[in-house]
Amino acid sequence: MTTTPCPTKHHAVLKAAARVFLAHGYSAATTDMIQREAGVSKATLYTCHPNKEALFAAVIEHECAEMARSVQALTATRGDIARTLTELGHAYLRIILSPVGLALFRVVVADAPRFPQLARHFYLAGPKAVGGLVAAQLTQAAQAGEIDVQAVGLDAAAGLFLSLLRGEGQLECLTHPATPPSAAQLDRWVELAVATFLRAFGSRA
Amino acid sequence: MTTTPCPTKHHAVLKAAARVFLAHGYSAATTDMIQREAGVSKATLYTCHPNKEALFAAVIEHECAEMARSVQALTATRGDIARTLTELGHAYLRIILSPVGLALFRVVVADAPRFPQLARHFYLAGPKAVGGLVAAQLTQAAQAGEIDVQAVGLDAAAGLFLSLLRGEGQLECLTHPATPPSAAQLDRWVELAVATFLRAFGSRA
DNA sequence: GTCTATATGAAGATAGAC
DNA sequence: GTCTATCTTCATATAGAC
Repeated sequence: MTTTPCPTKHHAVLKAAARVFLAHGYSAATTDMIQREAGVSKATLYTCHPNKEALFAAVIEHECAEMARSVQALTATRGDIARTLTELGHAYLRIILSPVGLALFRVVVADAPRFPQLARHFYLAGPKAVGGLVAAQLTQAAQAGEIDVQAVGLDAAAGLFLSLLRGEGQLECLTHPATPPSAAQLDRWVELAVATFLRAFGSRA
Repeated sequence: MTTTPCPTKHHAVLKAAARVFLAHGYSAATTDMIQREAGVSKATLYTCHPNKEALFAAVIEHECAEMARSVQALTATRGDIARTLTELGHAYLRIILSPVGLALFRVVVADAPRFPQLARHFYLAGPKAVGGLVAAQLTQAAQAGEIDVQAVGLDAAAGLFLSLLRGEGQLECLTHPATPPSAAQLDRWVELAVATFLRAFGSRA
């Protein structure tokens, strides 16, 4: 080896690139912005990443990994299914309606035609992974007799719950930037989703 | 007046601009592409629209108006609520999961931070308008005793139905471009949404 | 109003010194 | 490995002839 790269600058580049790409998307973001925001020169930027596309891919992969970490950390306290879904729902909504969560969705979806593999990665790291967690919880609840999802199946039921959860909130946040939802609004969305899901699939008492 | 603009070229510009902007988004689209695709010169393009931003706004407004027209045309045959929701759902999914519907969503959401008023316009012309239609149908169904949505209210119930309807399908289509859903898949999404909604809010028989 | 030709600036990427 | 300076390409927008 000749000389070793500077880890602190390398890190600064990725952090700056994340901010710029998430804020502006792939095309509107410029390497100049990233370079300036990272406090490094253009040459340094191109030392670690061959070009703008590769840097973008690195950023999105990293953000997806972060999201996957957050999702894996979603730990549901054992209790009745209503409480479990409420906790899971609240935590998941906090993730996807956060500034970073919304920006990531925006950018991934916007550039999906150009970077389809990144979009699929996002899908797997986020929605799909959460679906698995929810399905696992529903399995236990079904065994405990709390719910009955035989009519649609476990995976479909998990997907329906997540659709109820995301639905309004994500759409409104995406189309009304600069108007973050209140905590009360968040609570209401979760409550509506849980209540509706249990009305549909909860066992009659 | 001096000379009148050529309506056919003006129209060609808007059509070309729509194709280019919907395919690439605001930033990645170039006026060169639009000019070439419309078969006119740059000067002609700038005669009708002061700049790229204005042209983009005109395109999105027009597409929103088109979508609003499609939505207003959604006419539900009178029948039981299950059939009504199925028809409405199928028609609405066909709109938002069509190539143009998906592209419009992509672009509007992607550029919402830069064009917030266009995003709000989209929200009103699409999801909000459909919500109104659904709420109207639910009102009649509630009066007929077919459903009971007192627990959440009419508007919330309409929103929940649309969330169930969009949920999986829109997310999958957005993150898996070039993989359009089959007709069977579409039917299944509608069926799942209607069945789940009625399990939650249908009157017990 | 429409075209060809062009001004002007900025973007992505590299050369060469240290 | 990092920086400054620069090359090349291409984008938005306009000038001037018809």
